[in-house]
Amino acid sequence: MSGAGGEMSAPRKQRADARRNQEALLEAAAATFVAAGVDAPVRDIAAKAGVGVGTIYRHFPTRADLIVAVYRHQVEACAVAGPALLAESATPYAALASWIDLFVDFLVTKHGLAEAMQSDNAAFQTLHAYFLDRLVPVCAQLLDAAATAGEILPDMDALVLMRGIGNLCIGADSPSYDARRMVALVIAGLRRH
Amino acid sequence: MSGAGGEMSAPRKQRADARRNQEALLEAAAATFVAAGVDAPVRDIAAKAGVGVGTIYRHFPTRADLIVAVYRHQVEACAVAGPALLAESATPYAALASWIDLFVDFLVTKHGLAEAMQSDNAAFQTLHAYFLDRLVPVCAQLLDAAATAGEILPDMDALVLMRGIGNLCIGADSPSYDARRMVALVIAGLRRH
DNA sequence: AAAGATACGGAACATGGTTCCGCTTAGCAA
DNA sequence: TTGCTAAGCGGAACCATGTTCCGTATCTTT
Repeated sequence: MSGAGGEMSAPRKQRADARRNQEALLEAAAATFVAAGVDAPVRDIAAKAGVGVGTIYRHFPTRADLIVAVYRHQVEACAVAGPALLAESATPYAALASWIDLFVDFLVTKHGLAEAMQSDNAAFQTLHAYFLDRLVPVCAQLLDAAATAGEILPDMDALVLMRGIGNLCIGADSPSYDARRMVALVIAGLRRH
Repeated sequence: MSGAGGEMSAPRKQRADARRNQEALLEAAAATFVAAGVDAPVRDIAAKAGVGVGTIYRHFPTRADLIVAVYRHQVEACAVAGPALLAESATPYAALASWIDLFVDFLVTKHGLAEAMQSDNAAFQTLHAYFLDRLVPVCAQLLDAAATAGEILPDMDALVLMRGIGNLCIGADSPSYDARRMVALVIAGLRRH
């Protein structure tokens, strides 16, 4: 959207205080998400950033926008790890398994994120649009490679797989549950048999 | 707890209007759950039943109590189907697969129930206590039989499996997701390989 | 019919998301 | 430096929903 380098032709730049607030908000949100999960009260985040609630909504109209902004780097890292793993792994199936591990690691360490990912609430549209649009193609590439190599069944849809994995990560911090174990079953189930 | 046949010695029976209201609430809740999911507003259910909100809380202190009451019959049916399937199926693994299908059918047809099942909210304690206490042993029996027969890996925890399956059923009504497909992967992954 | 226990209704309170508008202030220009 | 203007801000106000509480109505028993 607002491509880099648009500084010289813009009619007016974003005000300095606005930029400061946006960064303070990102920092506060990151801290609050860690402490209280991604659905921490908006007021708490605003308070921690030292701004009013209106300022949050101005910069991040929906909660999903804020979540995306906070985790964009990590999602990006996960996305680029896909091709890398494919290149360096012994087999495509191994790459797929490693990559899913990465994704699961990401999800289970963000309290409430997996829950938010599956919500069909309109406010989380952005979350779907970004996370899935960015990661599903990567997953699809890995699936395709593994299928071509004959290691897995050929008709697995990447979006379904990603959503399922995301679902399995819900409640991963509960002591009586083991998301990784379930994900391992899924990965095993993919294998051609 | 309050065993049947306590009619003759009880100091005082439940008032007739109370019983009527309780039944009206169950009916209204069932209808509302179908129409608007298991987290429909309390006021809506009360209105449909023609009672005040206080009456809901008196009869069903938490939402989970109401959900359990509405679906008790179906959960019971699922529970008793376990041993039956084990007896009539070709192999324990086939019985396990069929039983999980039954469970998935139950979950995906109850909008929002899978979501509620995994909530760690204190109000859903009753839901965990009843659903899981009732179904996990059945699942454990099936798992044990299949493990003994050497059809599956022996160290799968029934609670983890049930929670995982429940998680996979979240968002099952979305057109871009396929809970059954994911569950099938899990079942396939259980198989000894 | 009277008395007492039981149950009811819904107002009132708590929480959290969202909107809106009067005020502040940064940035620009004279 | 001093205004001027629009971008940006704060937080009160509003809405939706869960939850509690108590004055009142109703049932059951005597």
